[in-house]
Amino acid sequence: MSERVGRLERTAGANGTATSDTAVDIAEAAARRPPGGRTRRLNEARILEAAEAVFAEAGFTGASMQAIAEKAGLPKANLHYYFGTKEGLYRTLLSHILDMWVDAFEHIAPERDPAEALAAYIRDKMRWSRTRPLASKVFANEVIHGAQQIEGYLGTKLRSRVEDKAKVIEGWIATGRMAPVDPKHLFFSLWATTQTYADFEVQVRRVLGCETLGSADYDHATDQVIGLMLRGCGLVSKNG
Amino acid sequence: MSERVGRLERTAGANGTATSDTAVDIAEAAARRPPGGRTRRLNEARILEAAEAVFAEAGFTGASMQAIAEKAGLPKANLHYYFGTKEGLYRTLLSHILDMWVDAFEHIAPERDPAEALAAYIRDKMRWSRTRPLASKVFANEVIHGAQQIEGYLGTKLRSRVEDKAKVIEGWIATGRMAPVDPKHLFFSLWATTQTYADFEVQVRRVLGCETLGSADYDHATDQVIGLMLRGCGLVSKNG
DNA sequence: CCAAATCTTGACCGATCGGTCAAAATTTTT
DNA sequence: AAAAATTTTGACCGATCGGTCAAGATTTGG
Repeated sequence: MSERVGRLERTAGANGTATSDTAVDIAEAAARRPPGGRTRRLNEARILEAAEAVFAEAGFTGASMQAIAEKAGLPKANLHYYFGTKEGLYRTLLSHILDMWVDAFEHIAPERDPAEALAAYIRDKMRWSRTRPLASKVFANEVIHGAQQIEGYLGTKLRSRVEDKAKVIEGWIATGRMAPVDPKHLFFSLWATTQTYADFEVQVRRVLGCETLGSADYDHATDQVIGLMLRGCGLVSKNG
Repeated sequence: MSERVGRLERTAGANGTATSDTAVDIAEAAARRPPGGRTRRLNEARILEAAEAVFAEAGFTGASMQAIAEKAGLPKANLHYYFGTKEGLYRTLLSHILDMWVDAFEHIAPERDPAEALAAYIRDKMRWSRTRPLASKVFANEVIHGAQQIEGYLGTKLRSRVEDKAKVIEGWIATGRMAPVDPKHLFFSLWATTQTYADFEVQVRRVLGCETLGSADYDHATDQVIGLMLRGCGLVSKNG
């Protein structure tokens, strides 16, 4: 389900010497990489987890390698050994996040019932907002500030994926199975309404007046979004 | 229409000495402020405009006073003279942005037709996304990273405002004029779908494959959002 | 026209930033 | 066990950060 997505990753040279090229060449990088030692894999995972938290809280420039190192329980120089530069670490993290981002798309398949497919898609995205809010925030922060690191991915991989799924929805519309909406703008609205529960969680909590969003809150929110969107697509005729 | 909203503003002392208190006391501040000289008002406006652009592009920590100063065409020390600290400047900017944020809410009034009121509200928010994308990004960035500067505002002023408008919508539902949706979650979806065209503009452009979003694009997007949301609320029965 | 208030400015400060490096420690391979 | 590759680490570097300050320029008010 998850083919590696962007070609964003940079690989650090074996001795802390970062390969610093602006363009996103790869292929050779995979070859250059030392055979994935067990230690390496373990530490890279620890660092990436810490980086996700710090980048989510503070943004790219606000995050410091020192803070990430402390959260990962390693000396700062160690991060540079594995990821070369702060930007290299950030790009690797983004690459992992983008992988997850597109997976939910698979629900949109021509043979499925539109209402079921869209509901499943929304449920998946809402689950993602609940379980991986930090990843969602890192992604949102990146896009808000210009998406310089993932602009290529947005215009190629994501775009063609959206194009495919838009065709599916146009098929549903052509056979009269749902209201005539612009599929791409439908996706924009679906992304926005589901991710807002992760990215703007503080606002949601403050407006609702609760200290934390429990599973009951998330279930209710999911129901609301599904109801609103399915009705908006002319699916589910009950009520109003 | 616009009463001053958050009580966020800090005022710099007349000689660059910032009044640094963590709590959001005010009242006295207004008195302490020197009589609004014409020079002061002019320069403060220039600085705030530059600050909006830089904070939007780089976030709070990523923005440097030096960069703001250059964009405003003033020496850095000048910014500190007017706003005391970077945080003071940021809070003042946020206060101005919040003022605009709630204004559109006035469309939600009990005597209006639900469909017209919601459409007008969406149109307003979309126009805001188009004309003030930088302000929207500053706000989004603030909330994503914890809303530390405006958490109080979210839990008090905004919350009670939402509470009021939610009552209006509940009234419309009770009289059978629209589908039974949870008003607060409807607002979350309305905010998300409209603001995404400002905050995530790069993503929208890349997915649509166009270099800029012209007025035609925005009009189309507005129509789509209105259609989706009104149908989602059980208003407008045409189609599907 | 003069004194008081306001505004401007370059130089400067300590702290922290991302990144480097070489030497030691450790693990893996032979 | 010896050799090679990999990993760890503290000390260090130049750059930039937010913020300060005092002295001079300018505007304002009586």
